Amino acid sequence: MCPSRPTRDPATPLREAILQEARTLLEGEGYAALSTRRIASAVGCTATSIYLHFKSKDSLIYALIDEGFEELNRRVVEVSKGDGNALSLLRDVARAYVDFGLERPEYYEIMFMLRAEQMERYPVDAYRRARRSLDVFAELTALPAQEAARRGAIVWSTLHGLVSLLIAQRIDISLDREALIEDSIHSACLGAFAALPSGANSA
Amino acid sequence: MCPSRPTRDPATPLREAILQEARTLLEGEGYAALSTRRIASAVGCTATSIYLHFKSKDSLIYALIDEGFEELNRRVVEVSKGDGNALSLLRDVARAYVDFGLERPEYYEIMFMLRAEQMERYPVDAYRRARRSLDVFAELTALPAQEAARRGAIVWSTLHGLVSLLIAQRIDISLDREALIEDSIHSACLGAFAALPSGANSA
DNA sequence: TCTTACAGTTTACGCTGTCAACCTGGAATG
DNA sequence: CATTCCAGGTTGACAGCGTAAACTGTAAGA
Repeated sequence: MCPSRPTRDPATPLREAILQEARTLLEGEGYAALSTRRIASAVGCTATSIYLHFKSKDSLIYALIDEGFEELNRRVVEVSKGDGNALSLLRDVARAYVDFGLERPEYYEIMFMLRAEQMERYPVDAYRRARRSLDVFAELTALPAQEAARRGAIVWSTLHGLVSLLIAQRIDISLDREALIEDSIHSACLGAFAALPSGANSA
Repeated sequence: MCPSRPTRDPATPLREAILQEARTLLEGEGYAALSTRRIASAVGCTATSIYLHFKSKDSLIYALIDEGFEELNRRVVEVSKGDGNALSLLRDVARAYVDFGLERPEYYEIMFMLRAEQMERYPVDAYRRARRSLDVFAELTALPAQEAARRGAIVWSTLHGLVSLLIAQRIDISLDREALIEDSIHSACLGAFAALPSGANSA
């Protein structure tokens, strides 16, 4: 009548149940709480059952990363379709990027803040598709490919620095957070359009 | 004559030997390789002996973090004493910061890229002292305290974004690395001195 | 009915940080 | 000299981790 193990809903297939529980655990308790055994016990299966549906724990994480990139891409691409000049569009896109990071810090963490050795098994094509949002930064500069790529990288790294330090709570809390974000975005856009040293080389 | 366990040099006290081995392991194989048992076996003691000299594994890491900040502070402060106007000084300091990160990526990682929950036990006063280099960014703007703090944070986060993405190897390798660094530093300095939106508020 | 394949479980291995209990050599004290 | 004490180590254990191998029950097909 009352089995000791929590039984799972047999209606949803196990793979989806595992993903769902991983999402909940990630958002509720962060990446550090994501262990195969915790997911399994919450789902109502054993830890090794996860390996019937995912090659490894990492590939389960990658599924979550993909979901994160999907949302980020959706947000960024949507904003990039708005009207306005390139500068104001870039500013809006930058804001969308920062907002995503601050609203979904756990996703941002696994997408951008995990160590390289854990990422190197991430499939190359998936990674390229995933970084779609970052290409938008480059495209909005409307520069020749190589120059645009560098400008895009500058914008991205500027925003990433801000977001990652805010998420890690390393920024002095006495600072006006909103003003800092506004100024950082503005500074990032300057980095996209202002004259920069290496610009002379690639003219 | 030949004990099975590798014996350690009794001349150097155990605490120093542990720290030395931790340094070697960190620089040689990265943070992920730093386990108490690996350190212990390399030193020639048991894993639990580490706890006679360090409260926890974290506090051993903190000792390494302190060493890292000491070197970073030394580099930054030295450069900041050079001559030149504020802009060129800031550029040199920024370069020193980036160079430290790229030359000592393993140290940079434990100093700035570890998750918050592992850092929260880091003593507050030590943290304040450790961030000395970051204050230099603010001071070089020669602005009123609050405005300077925000500008300093912008410079820092811009450089941190660049360094952390380069270390994590997330920047497209086809980009001209040196040009990217130069442009990022230039952009960071723009963020320190250019007119920014929130500047109107604090005038 | 027998076979096969799927979808789980059980068990186990080697790794992690850390705690409690034990031991041991040498110095201080009676 | 004998005894006690203690700093500085060791041993053994615990709970947790990712994951590989072997096993089990069940359902479909021949």
